[in-house]
Amino acid sequence: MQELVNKVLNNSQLEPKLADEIMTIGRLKKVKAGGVVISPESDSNEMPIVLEGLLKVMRRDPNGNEVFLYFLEGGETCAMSITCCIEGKKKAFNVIAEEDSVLWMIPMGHIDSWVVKYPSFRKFVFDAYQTRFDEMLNTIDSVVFLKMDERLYKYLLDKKQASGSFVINKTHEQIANELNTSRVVVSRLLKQLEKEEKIEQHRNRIEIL
Amino acid sequence: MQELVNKVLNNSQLEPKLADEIMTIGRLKKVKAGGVVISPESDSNEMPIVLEGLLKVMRRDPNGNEVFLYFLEGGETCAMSITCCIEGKKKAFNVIAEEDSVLWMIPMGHIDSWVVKYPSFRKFVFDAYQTRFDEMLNTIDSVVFLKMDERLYKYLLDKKQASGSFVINKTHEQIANELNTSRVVVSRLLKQLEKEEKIEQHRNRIEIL
DNA sequence: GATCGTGTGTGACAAATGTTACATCGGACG
DNA sequence: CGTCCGATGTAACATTTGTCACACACGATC
Repeated sequence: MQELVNKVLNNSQLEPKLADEIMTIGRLKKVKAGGVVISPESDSNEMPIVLEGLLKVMRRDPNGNEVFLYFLEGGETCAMSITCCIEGKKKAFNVIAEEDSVLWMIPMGHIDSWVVKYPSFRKFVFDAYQTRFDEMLNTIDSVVFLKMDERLYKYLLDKKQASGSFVINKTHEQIANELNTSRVVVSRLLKQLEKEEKIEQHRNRIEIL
Repeated sequence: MQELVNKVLNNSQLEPKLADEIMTIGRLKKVKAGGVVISPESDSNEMPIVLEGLLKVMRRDPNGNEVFLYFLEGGETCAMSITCCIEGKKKAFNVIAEEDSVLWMIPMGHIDSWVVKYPSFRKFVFDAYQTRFDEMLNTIDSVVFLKMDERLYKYLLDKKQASGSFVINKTHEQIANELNTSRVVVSRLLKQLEKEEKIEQHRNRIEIL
């Protein structure tokens, strides 16, 4: 376990001293696929770093509609958690475990002092922001510039990329929720993608070709 | 002019010493309405703070389509510039003067050391990130959850809010570009809004009621 | 193997949005 | 005043997306 943390921290190029601190101060958290890591209701004051697995960040509107925003992969952290915690604001998003995942939770209290002390941590934080902005812009691109069929296909490819697997275990209904459309539409478009031989469909499972 | 800078910096609650530094190191820049402040091509290494006026941030896709993301008002800065400059990455957005504006341009070289030295600057930067994330989420909400008529009306209200004026001097074509739709659609929906007595239309000008 | 719940396929239709074409209007300018 | 150009209005139609209804398929369980 310690090795896992170390490995991730090393990959992030954090100074050994900082890695030590993070190691000492943080705590391990395991989440099963589908489990909630962060929700608007929870006011945890911890910043999660993904050690293993995959998280997904979703936006939910007041009427209960949802959209998928982006994934958080190994070594990444949730930039929005940082700002929210610092500002003490309510989170405006949900973070859900897309796969069984292992997280390292760091109490926010130390962020400020680490930013001051460790150049590598500043870089880590700014990198996180940069990446998240990119992902958000990417999401906006999909939603604004693409038609639903392209958006769906892009979603499948992203998921493949993030999970490292050609197989996607989701129902049409679940996918429809993440794209904020209806199940029927997803079925229709998936059928189309199948005809174009871009995917293969099975029950509860889609294979990217 | 110095007073203007000072006023804005004070409103941002920056320490006097930092305000001094910013004052000394920055430079004034004036942009006329419609002028480009940041574009993917420009690789300026400066972070703009809005002293007066209004900037708008637009996303452009490879095909030349655009969408409006959010406004930058007095006292605000472009968080994405910060990360981009730090990472030396190409900007993925355009910043355009929505009105004649006055900016204070700060070379990025100092950011890192200020983050270390000044708590108030850390707060300033994190605030900027927080606000931008909120704006982005807001944009995503509009685009994903709203129909075009609602989105258009929200756009008009946002613009009114940001400019502080009930009058919007834009053509239907310009609005269509910012919402990434067609002129005809905008005309249609604006007519509708007029019937609902939410707006009044004139040539090149819309009044919010 | 019969039953049941959930997931998927599909037709028919409705609503929203995009497109094309053309008419009209208003202001600028000669 | 007449001309011209860009801005707006509008009809007709195409495409995309959403909705409803229902059939069918698959796997689990008894």
